[in-house]
Amino acid sequence: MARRFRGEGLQKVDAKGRVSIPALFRRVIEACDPNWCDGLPPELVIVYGDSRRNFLECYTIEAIQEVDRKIDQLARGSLGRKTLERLFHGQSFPTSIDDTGRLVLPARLRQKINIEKEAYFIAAGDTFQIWNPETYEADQIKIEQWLHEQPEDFDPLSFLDEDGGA
Amino acid sequence: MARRFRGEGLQKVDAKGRVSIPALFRRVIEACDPNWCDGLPPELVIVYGDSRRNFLECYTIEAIQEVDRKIDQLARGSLGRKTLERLFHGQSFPTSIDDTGRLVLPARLRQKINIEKEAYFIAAGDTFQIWNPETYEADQIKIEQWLHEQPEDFDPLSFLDEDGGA
DNA sequence: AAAAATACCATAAAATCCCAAAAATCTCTT
DNA sequence: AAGAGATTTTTGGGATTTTATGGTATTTTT
Repeated sequence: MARRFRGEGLQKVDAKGRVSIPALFRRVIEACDPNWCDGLPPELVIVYGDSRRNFLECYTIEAIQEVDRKIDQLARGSLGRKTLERLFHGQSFPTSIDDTGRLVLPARLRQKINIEKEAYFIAAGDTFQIWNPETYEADQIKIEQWLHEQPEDFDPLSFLDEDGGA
Repeated sequence: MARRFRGEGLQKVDAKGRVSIPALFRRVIEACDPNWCDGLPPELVIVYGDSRRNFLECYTIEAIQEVDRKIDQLARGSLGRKTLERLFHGQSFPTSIDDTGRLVLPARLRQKINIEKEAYFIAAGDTFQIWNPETYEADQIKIEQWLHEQPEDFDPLSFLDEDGGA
């Protein structure tokens, strides 16, 4: 099974757009970069998507290669392929982590998700996301409210028992 | 069937957040870590959940992989998947047991469940939980009160006859 | 030249490692 | 069944390393 990100954390963003990547995330990024070896900067790809997406999604090299392979299998010119190419090839930004464990988020990306002094990192399977902390909190509250509206004995784990989940 | 935790115990927590894992639990953690072999630190994942959850739930590697596999089967972008990713990937902390059998609980996690000098460990199937001792006791009293309110001849074993339980 | 991106250096706090001593448990013999 | 010795477990403290963050200087781009 592919290595997974786990955890979350609030990190400072300085005037130049530098953010420390949580150390645990860094370990995964390194392990999932086939070209990485000690001393080299580990690489990753930030997918920022269209105007509606309000967080950055960060892919390891292995994860993005898997996406690329799947896109390759779609018929050239098909709507699906075109859409995915826009998203993953166009609206994305390949970068790397510097020797102090930081990522530099260009002004354009910071503006897109509206972050200034702080960024919220959260794992999501084989990717991790970067949010404006307030935006994230609002999103999380929505989820928790929804959970609250479920029957008294509802357990999120019950999702796991759903059949195949289309 | 997956190996199961059994037992309970009160453990000291030192100023650095170190806690000895009850030895019996350690055996299970080791046996359920596919990568573990003598000398290596056995790994596990602590799921601490959202703001309302007041205990830590500790998964063996095998147990968490089973959860991950099920999450993989849910449709990308579905609410169920998003909720579970937040819980199991975001609100969790991968860690390992040091060579003296201790776990280090970072300050953030200790604050979350409000423990200082002591932690209460209790088995729960293929996971175990870590509680603030008073919180646990209060929870236990609630369960016992409920049992008390049941008819004279009520036997908890009768739960076992319920159908599948979604 | 101005702005942006990159490289280099520095430091406090936090996490990790290493060694060691109590305390508890087990084993084996008497 | 008791006790001596060995082993495992629990606990404590100090030294070391890593992490997160800040600043300054240098290079590159526009």
